[in-house]
Amino acid sequence: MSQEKTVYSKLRSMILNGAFDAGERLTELKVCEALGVSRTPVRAALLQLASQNLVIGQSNRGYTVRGITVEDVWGANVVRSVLEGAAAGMVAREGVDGDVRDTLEQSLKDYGQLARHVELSDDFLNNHSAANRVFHETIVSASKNESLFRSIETLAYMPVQINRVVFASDRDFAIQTVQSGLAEHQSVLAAMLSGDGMAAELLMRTHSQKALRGIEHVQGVLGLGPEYRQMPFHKFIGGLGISVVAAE
Amino acid sequence: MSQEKTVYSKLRSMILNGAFDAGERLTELKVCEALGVSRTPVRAALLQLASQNLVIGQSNRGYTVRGITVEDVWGANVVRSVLEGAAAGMVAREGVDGDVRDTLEQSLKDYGQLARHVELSDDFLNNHSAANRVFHETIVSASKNESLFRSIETLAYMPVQINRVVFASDRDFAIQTVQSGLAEHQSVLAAMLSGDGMAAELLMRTHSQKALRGIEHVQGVLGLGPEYRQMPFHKFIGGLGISVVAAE
DNA sequence: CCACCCTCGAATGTATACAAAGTATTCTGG
DNA sequence: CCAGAATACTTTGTATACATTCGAGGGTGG
Repeated sequence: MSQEKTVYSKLRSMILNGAFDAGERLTELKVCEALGVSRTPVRAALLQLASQNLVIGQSNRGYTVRGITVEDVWGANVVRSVLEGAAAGMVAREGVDGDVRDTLEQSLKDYGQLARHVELSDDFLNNHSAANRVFHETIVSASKNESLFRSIETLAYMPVQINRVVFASDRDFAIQTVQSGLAEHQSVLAAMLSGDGMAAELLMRTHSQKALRGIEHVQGVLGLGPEYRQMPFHKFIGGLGISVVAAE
Repeated sequence: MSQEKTVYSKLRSMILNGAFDAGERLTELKVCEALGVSRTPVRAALLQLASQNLVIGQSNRGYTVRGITVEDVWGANVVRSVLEGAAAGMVAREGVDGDVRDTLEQSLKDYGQLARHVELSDDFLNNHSAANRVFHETIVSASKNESLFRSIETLAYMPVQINRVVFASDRDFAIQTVQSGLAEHQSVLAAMLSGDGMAAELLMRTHSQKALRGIEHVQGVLGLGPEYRQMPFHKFIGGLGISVVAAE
């Protein structure tokens, strides 16, 4: 599960970046040759990718690659926002533990520091990403619902973290997103602390959906028509000169 | 992926029914001996089970079985209700297609027929289960969100369909559940047809959460104290003399 | 007596050979 | 020339042998 992860990881990256056509038959041998390993680790990788819906497996007939469109990424983000909203609502209703509150407030401080001078350096993007992740993951964990946690984690197998990509395309958009993000985090936390589950859920959901704005923004930058949602995601992102690097 | 599914299926069933202790180390060889097959299909099965969170895998250190508690099943149902609610809301906002509407109305008719005379026969339970499934799955499919669909599907790897089990324990409970279920399906559909996304979401979520009532009902029947949520689920269900048989 | 290191063992990771299943091609009969 | 069946080939499913890695246990030196 570790060294094989390299195989898995490479294959995954290849698929996400369009090394194979959508719907293309993916024989084990083809992958073996492409990666220079035997069938055993390839089979394991394909099984995992199938559980993430990146390839589609049929009994005794191997796998085909499932092309990821912009709409797929959009849809995954919608689901994520629904789940994160639910998590916030649950935490609000059950009450916020002291240490959870501390962690969230600390992440707000970090986030606030960053919001003061937005850069597009790798350092900044990493720090921003980290502070943002702490906030979101802390809330999900605090819901103490393993299925909820896992569902969101599984979604991350899709390329859901697109802000980082989008930021690179437009500094003003980055500044605006970071600053409004801070305000939204604050209002989510306030709602959770006041025990208002409904408000916390809606605020968190709305905030989470901001990722969709990033997609629309890229559409605008690239001047794409309304049919862009059917585009392969890697081509969409490729328009910015960036390749797809998803979590895990 | 087909014949190996037998291995997967057997192992899965064994785990859900408590053939192994929670936290027990599950070496490949042990499973090989138990099922009489070689390590290759066992590895595949374990990989899939790990993606379903039924076993926990660590790099180079094999797997341990993750005991499923009542709380786990509870939590999975909470997530399912959130997702199904979101699906209903999305469908309501985007408008209900004609064929979707037809399918839903037909399922309501079928459901209505069943609600008139509730039995506990296998036939009845199968029919009820089917009509119910059509309603829920049609809505989720109609949302046209692959991630949403897959997320719910993945949750089904947990034993989420508990009504069938619960019905067997109490005829009055079954009657009441079926009849209120019909009314709830009707109001969900009405909200969707009127385009009221918020109402549809809340009604569907509330309806979906009725599964949780089933769990509480079993608790009552068995006379368990509040600590029952930490019980292994198979023991909980075993109190009714029934073994765990989950979807797929 | 304790701490550190070394060695041994058990279990996973990988490669390959063989079996089974499915698909495509070809050959034969009408 | 076409239809159907048999055969050959491609590809997945399974079994097993070998390599690697991690952990446990014992032994040695301080």
